[in-house]
Amino acid sequence: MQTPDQPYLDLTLSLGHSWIRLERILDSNLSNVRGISFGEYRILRTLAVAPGKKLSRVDLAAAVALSPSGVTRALLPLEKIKVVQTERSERDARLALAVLTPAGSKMVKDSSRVVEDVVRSLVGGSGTGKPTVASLLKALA
Amino acid sequence: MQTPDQPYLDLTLSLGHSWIRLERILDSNLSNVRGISFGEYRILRTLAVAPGKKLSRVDLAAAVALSPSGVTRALLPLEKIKVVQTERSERDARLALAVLTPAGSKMVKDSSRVVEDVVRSLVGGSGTGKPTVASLLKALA
DNA sequence: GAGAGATACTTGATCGCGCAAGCTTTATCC
DNA sequence: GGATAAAGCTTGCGCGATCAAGTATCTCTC
Repeated sequence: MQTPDQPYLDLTLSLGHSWIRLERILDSNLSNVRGISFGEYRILRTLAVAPGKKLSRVDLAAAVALSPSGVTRALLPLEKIKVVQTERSERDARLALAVLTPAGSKMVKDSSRVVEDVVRSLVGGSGTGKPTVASLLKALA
Repeated sequence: MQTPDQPYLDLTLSLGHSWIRLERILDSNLSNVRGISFGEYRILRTLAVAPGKKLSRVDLAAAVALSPSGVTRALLPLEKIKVVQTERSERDARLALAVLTPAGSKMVKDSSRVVEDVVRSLVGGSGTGKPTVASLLKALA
């Protein structure tokens, strides 16, 4: 009776707690080492794996689970740092394509190493097992 | 060579993506049905399971992975809705205890049901298996 | 028991982000 | 082909959350 038996609730709460902590850790590491936030990294990484390394605002928004206006604003500082560049489409004048620059590609490559290293060290340097969500969450509990 | 073999990176990105989506879903459901955000629910729920249903600002902040100032500001609207109440400690005049009111306890109980139901339906109503993080994440992929 | 440092909290400035509204361009339908 | 709807993007407004700084209280040391 004292435990209300709501398994999905418990799962959700611990998942959220773990994620919030992980995001903070990644954010501070990334911004110290590379000068971008984790959210910005997610955007750049999404562009990096897109065909032609370019994506429209709405497609980018959907891919990173952000609103279109959020993407518009997030791209501004990234353009200022020259890792992203906006290019208008000739087929459709409404589209504003965000294109990853060569500097942006390098940024993604370097930042990916940072994220990988941080998370691996969090889980525990030892190769105790294959990387799974469960092991990651356990390390963050 | 095309896949750089960064297992923790992939894990982290998909985890983040899933969580962001889940949080949005819970947020809108909770605010429609109960009038509070998921972040506010997390605060109330933390108080609900605390001894005496009361916690200091800093303890609360640590428990929900928020900054102390974030907690201070988050409590204002909750006090206005009378689900939380601030009580000064007699032992230590610095402490401002956040106390869950009876109305707050009911709020937690009702909101917990909402979260449980939403997540369960996301995973798939059928009792296909026991609730695990993996199944939850798969449903959100 | 007095002063230095730690701790709890709040406030000010700022940022990121969502929603709603508005503008431009494209698609659809008669 | 012209009107109406839809899609893409940006901007105004507001909220939530952070950090830094400030105040009040407590603790520890001598």
